[in-house]
Amino acid sequence: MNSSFFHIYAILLKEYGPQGWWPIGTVYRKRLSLTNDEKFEIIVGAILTQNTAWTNVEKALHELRRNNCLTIKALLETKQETLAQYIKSSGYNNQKAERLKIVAQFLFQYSLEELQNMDMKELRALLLSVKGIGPETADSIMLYAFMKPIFVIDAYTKRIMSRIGLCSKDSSYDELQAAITHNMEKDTENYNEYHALLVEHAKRYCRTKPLCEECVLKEVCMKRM
DNA sequence: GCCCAGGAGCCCG
DNA sequence: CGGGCTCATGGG
Repeated sequence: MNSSFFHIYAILLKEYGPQGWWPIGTVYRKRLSLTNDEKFEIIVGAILTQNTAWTNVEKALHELRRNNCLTIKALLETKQETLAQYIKSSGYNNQKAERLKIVAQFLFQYSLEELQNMDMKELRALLLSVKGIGPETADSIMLYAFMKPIFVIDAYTKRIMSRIGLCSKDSSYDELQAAITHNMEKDTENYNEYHALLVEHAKRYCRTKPLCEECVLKEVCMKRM
């Protein structure tokens, strides 16, 4: 039975099609990198979406833009309490307002160009040193903003992979990431798509209460009933 | 009303 | 090093 990570990817891609995530689905064909504005917005989005549905994040991003707060300068100059009001819809708004201020300072210190040109290990370590940026947020920023070939692990990824039997329930973030990465070609566009497909699959079928009967992965899943 | 969202920091053994 | 707690709003 071929239940490698790439095989799972192929099944999901065939079933759901390209997800066109974050953002600008065709960027890979049109351009080599994003604009600074796009990168910055992705970084803000990565903070706001921590443990939060994206629909709630969109409202918060919209409010930030409406109040001209979607720039590094504006985040630095606007009071934290004010930002907290703007991003209220994304939840944890006080925490996230503080994190936006910290990230803005970080982006003031290190320019987007400087970060873009770092090698992956250096960039990841630097991002992780920022309070409020953990492993998933760091990897999301690297993958979606800086287009580095790094695989983002999230709760969905771990749920699906552990149910299938490709990792154990208590495997760490880095372990699962290494396992997937070592079994797939390092390719930014594929990593981007794969992560989006896992999210889609988890929402539709591999939920907390899984819908195993109709799941397209049931043939390769250990947890099939 | 309950459950869950594209987590991370902190504290504690 | 790993488990438990906290942070908070909106949609199903």
